[in-house]
Amino acid sequence: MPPARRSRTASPSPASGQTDLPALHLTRFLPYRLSVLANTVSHTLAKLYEKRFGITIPEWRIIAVLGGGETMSAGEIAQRTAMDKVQVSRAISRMLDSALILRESGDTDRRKALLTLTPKALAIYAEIVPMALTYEEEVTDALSIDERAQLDTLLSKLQARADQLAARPAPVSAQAEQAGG
Amino acid sequence: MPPARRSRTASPSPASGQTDLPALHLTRFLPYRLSVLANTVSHTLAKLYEKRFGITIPEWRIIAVLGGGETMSAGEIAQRTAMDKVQVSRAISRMLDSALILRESGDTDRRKALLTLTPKALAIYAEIVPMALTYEEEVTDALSIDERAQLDTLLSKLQARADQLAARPAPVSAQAEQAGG
DNA sequence: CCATTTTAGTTTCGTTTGAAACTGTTGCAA
DNA sequence: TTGCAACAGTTTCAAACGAAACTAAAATGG
Repeated sequence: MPPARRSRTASPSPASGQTDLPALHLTRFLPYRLSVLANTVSHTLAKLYEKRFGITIPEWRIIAVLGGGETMSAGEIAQRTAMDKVQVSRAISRMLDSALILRESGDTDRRKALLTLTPKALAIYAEIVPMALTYEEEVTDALSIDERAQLDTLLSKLQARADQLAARPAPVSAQAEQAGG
Repeated sequence: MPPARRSRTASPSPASGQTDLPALHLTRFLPYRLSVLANTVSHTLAKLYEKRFGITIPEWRIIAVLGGGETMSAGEIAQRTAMDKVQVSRAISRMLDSALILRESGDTDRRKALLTLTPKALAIYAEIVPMALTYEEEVTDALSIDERAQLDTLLSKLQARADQLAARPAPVSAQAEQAGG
């Protein structure tokens, strides 16, 4: 039997008499750390947006991509915001109710609705963008200039890899893995 | 009027005749990037856990912290997993149903329930930890050794700062900010 | 052309979530 | 003691979510 791969934190075998497994400390586990950090950040921002403008994160994202005054379809918004079409559809419906968005049916293709921000939403955009950037700067103030560049690189590489792995169809079972070498 | 702070991507003023605002490109906005990355990773893992063991991420986290065979209260689990007590309570209730956890009322303090994994859950732990670590390695394989160390540092610093900012009580209004300088 | 498939977006249904209210228990203080 | 605040955990309720089914319009192709 090949020696078990033993990633970091070689904690001695636990109190109970189990075989020694590779230990997993949640606080050092990348998916956990990413999740907690992203949650902390998103939650803080969400409260800010909600308190000041009464909008949610999905709504903010839509405002962000339409903020230049551009017009686009729901599908295009979904792509640009990395939200799925259901989420976008619902956010748009809320925004129609609160008069943040204008929808007109496309002329050439009547399936696609052309979406534009109303002046009210553009006003929110003008106010929210500095707020968002300020928050971002406050967070990244924890880093040196070099570190910010590193962060950019790392996030890009990780996202690319994560996308790759997510696209992988059958997440090879442990058995198959073992058998296959 | 003082020159507007112009963070990166000096996109020329938009087609419409608006005053030039600092532009915000979602794909370069840290909170957005973190959120998308964490989602991609979590979602991939969640599918893995669900498919193979029928457990959710909250359940996995509880298994992770109790996996050494330790016993602790729900509150302690909440702290260690960064979940709130409601989430923990619900996960535990599911795990009781599926016989993954054992609950006995504390002797000295009958409010605190002592929670321990059942052998069934320990078996899952033994199988899931290598899977989780493998996935983590597959993701971090996108990085050099140096970069992995950087990532560790960056995540720690960002989390610390994000926690600080989240704790800040009144998120200074734009007006106040402006007035104050 | 008409029938079929694909695309855009919405709706539905069951589940999950988060905040706040609630239950039961302990600690503290008059 | 008893009365009250703090604590541990659960429940409730309304909003949010994801997957799958659905509607409508456009593209395909016999």
